[in-house]
Amino acid sequence: MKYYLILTLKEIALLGAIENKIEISSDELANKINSSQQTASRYLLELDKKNLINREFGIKKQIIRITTEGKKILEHEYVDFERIFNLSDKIYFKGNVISGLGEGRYYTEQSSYKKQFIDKLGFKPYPGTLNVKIEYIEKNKLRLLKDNRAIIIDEFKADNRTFGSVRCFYARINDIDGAIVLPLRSHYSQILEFISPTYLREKLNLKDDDEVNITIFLKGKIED
Amino acid sequence: MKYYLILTLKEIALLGAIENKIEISSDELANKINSSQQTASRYLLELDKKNLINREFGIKKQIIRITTEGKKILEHEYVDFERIFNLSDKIYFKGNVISGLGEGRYYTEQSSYKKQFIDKLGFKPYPGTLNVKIEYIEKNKLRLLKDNRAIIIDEFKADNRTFGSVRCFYARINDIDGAIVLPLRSHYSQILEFISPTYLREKLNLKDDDEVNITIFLKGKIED
DNA sequence: ATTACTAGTAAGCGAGTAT
DNA sequence: TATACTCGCTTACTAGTAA
Repeated sequence: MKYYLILTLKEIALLGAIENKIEISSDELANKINSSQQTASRYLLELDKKNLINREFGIKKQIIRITTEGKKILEHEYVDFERIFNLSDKIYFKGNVISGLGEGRYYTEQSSYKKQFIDKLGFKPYPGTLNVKIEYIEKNKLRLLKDNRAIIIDEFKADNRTFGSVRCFYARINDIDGAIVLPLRSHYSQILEFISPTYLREKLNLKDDDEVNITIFLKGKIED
Repeated sequence: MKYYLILTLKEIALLGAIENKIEISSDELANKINSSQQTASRYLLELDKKNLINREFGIKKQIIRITTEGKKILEHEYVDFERIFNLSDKIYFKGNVISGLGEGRYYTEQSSYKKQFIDKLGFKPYPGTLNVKIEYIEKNKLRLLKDNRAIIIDEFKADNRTFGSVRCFYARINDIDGAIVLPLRSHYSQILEFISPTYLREKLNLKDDDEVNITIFLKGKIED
């Protein structure tokens, strides 16, 4: 999607063309977007061709309305900005499923961990963790998980060893709710470990390397 | 402001660069914005030059943080989208002050109008109206004023004639609160008439042709 | 009036590469 | 590893103008 088309669509939307048809000439639009009449005309042609706007021609000017498809593009932009400014309480990651070494199962089956998961997260995790390697570039967001609103799972001793404290956040992977599990003093790797009441690989039909979207909820319960 | 710079800034912000410094290479950014490494590099240079981001160079990659100025630009975009999607209850107009023919004073001084303004709008209008000619292109928004949430001032008879019903909306001109007055069956002209408790030309230091911003509140009281 | 084509010019792009 | 320069190519611009 070309940036100048988004900009133009936005300007048209600002004039009310999502709810209503608006009457506008290419020259008027040109003023709004700081271009020539010819460029505005070309943009309108492009938007029309891409089915982002509908056009009717009166005797003068044109009657324009943004299509559902056009609205979607603007909504997508809007959501981005919401994430930037409003969402200190949600973080989005994109990543790919990878296989762990099976230790996930060993840990989640430790009865003391299990008990705490039930008490503090409110669900009994399916044995094992789903490991997701987040896109390298997204690792910048990991620092947001230093957030102190984490749910703390306390350390304990069993089997003659110590199982370390773990920090959790409610999270959603694709459509399924669960939690992210972070070892207390992991130096943030690129791997996120996800637990959930159900067997995710089956439920979400996941194979290694499949792309998944993760939403982490920094505070409180999962909402909709 | 070139729109591709805004979109690039947005991508950087999505990675958390408003609150924190983030580490990113031009190549990584290139992936995010779907361009070549060279283009991403160029964009970063431009953003830096325009003081929208700060950059530090590590041994590898660069440490980036969005400046206050950069944040402002993103906020401005965000507000635009809010207007598009959230604001069925506010409409913004830009226009220029023009002189009326003095009839505004005659009408606002009619005791029955005056009484209703006090009762229904909650203030006693300064005699006269401030007339604002809205930008031609913005006239598309006028249909939003057909909205049925208007405050209706009833018609009445006096001086051997009938004074027609009038529709009002709470509104703000620059920083001053008041209301917009619309004759019931005006075929929307490009002129908005504004009333307020104070003498606006003085308070806002307005001369003919000065540009003003008008916010019309479609429902309820003026908020902040 | 207004739209949009043509054509010449300017801006933007990315492969190659120096640093 | 990186960043960012040069340069040839492509895309996008606007003035002029036909419809």
